[in-house]
Amino acid sequence: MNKARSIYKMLLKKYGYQGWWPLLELEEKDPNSRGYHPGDYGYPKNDAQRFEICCGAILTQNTAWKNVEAALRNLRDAKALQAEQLLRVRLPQLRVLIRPAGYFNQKSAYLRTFAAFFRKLDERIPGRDELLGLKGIGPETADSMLLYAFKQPKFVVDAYTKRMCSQLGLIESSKYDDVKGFFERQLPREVPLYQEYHALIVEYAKRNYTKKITCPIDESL
DNA sequence: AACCAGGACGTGA
DNA sequence: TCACGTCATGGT
Repeated sequence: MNKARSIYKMLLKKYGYQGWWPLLELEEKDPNSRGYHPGDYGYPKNDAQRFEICCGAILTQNTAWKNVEAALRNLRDAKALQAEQLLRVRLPQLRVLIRPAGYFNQKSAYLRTFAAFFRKLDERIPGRDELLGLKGIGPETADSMLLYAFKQPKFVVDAYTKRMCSQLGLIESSKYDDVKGFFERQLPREVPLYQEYHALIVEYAKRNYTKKITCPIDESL
């Protein structure tokens, strides 16, 4: 078994299924779930949920998820959490709605750009390069959208992933595409696997790398 | 009360 | 290509 698989196995045993990506609707149905849906890969179930995930992907750039949730709730309560509707909101108002997520000047513009793109999609699955062409969507955001909203087997690499790889000495390069390739070459192209793996890395990193502290290598990995 | 969080962009070397 | 400054709120 290769390293990518064995690490996944250990992380899964340690933390269990994560059930990403969180959705507002699920959090309210069961606050205890915090929006996650472990074991159920049937999400998103509709266009609105797809759009919500994409907005979350943009809003969470370098931002704590809790702040993103507040912004998403504001959007939904203002009936602006669907592409068509979001485009009707005036820019100053949009800034106010997403304020808790920070960077509201940039992100408000990013959301508009993306909403226009999303509306035009009309059920079609966007290509990675198309997404990267939009202002405000870099490699991680594009892969997050593709993996969690459009269910395409794209491995998501974030700062935590690079940090873990570097700490465990898995790969020399920390360039996005190199790290992404490292995992994609070793794993079967399965969406649930990619989804869980990224979420597990985040969970692992939150427990080991926070507060300026890098814990010693977890030997169980 | 600094420091950080599920990054991306613009700029200058 | 690549390092670096910038963007902003809320929690610790």
